[in-house]
Amino acid sequence: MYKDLNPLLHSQLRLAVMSVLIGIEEVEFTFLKEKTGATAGNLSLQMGKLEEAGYIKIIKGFKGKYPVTKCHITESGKKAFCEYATVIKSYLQHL
Amino acid sequence: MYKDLNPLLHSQLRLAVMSVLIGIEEVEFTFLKEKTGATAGNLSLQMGKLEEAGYIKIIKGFKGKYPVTKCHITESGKKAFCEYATVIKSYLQHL
DNA sequence: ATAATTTAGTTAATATTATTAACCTAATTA
DNA sequence: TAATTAGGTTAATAATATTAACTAAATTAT
Repeated sequence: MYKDLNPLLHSQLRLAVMSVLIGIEEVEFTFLKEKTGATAGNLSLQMGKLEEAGYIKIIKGFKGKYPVTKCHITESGKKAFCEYATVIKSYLQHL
Repeated sequence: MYKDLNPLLHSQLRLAVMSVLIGIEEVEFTFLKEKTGATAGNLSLQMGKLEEAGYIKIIKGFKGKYPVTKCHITESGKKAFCEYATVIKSYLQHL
């Protein structure tokens, strides 16, 4: 009846990260931090989990002399996010 | 930007319970157990939390000689569920 | 020059939440 | 009367999320 909600995406912060990334080509860590309102520590951990799952790709580089972390969503991430959306909508169908 | 998701509702099982209850006047514990696929223990705990929040009302009675637990959603529960639905949809808007 | 502050994170420890496993009471069936 | 079923509850455990402390290098102030 009720399909399982992908537990990796059923987390406010990870879902917010995916939500930002699905609408944009590539973003910096600090941009995500601002958009989601998360602390750097929590964001770092949750992004690590999304990368481990293959949902996002994290690329470390430099902006001038400072290190910057950029990231983007993967095809597999897009698919998972769409599936999650479909499933959670089924929980809301009686509205 | 991203509003918080009510943590009481952002739980697969509690959301499923609310989803069932919003579409029906009153149900028995065992019906909910079957619909959600939850174990009795977990369901009992999560329903307790929903009741504590005032989102559902639990009524204990008897069906013949056996105890039965029935429950229904409250107005406050309907409101919270609708708000949750609105907020989570905002996370999915870029699809 | 060097001390304090800022940028950009990571990681260990802690707090919170969810789930299971064991348990309880009473009724029913073998 | 012994085992099983109905209908749960609760203590213990497992899983998750969040914070707080820390690292390293660059920049600004004294």
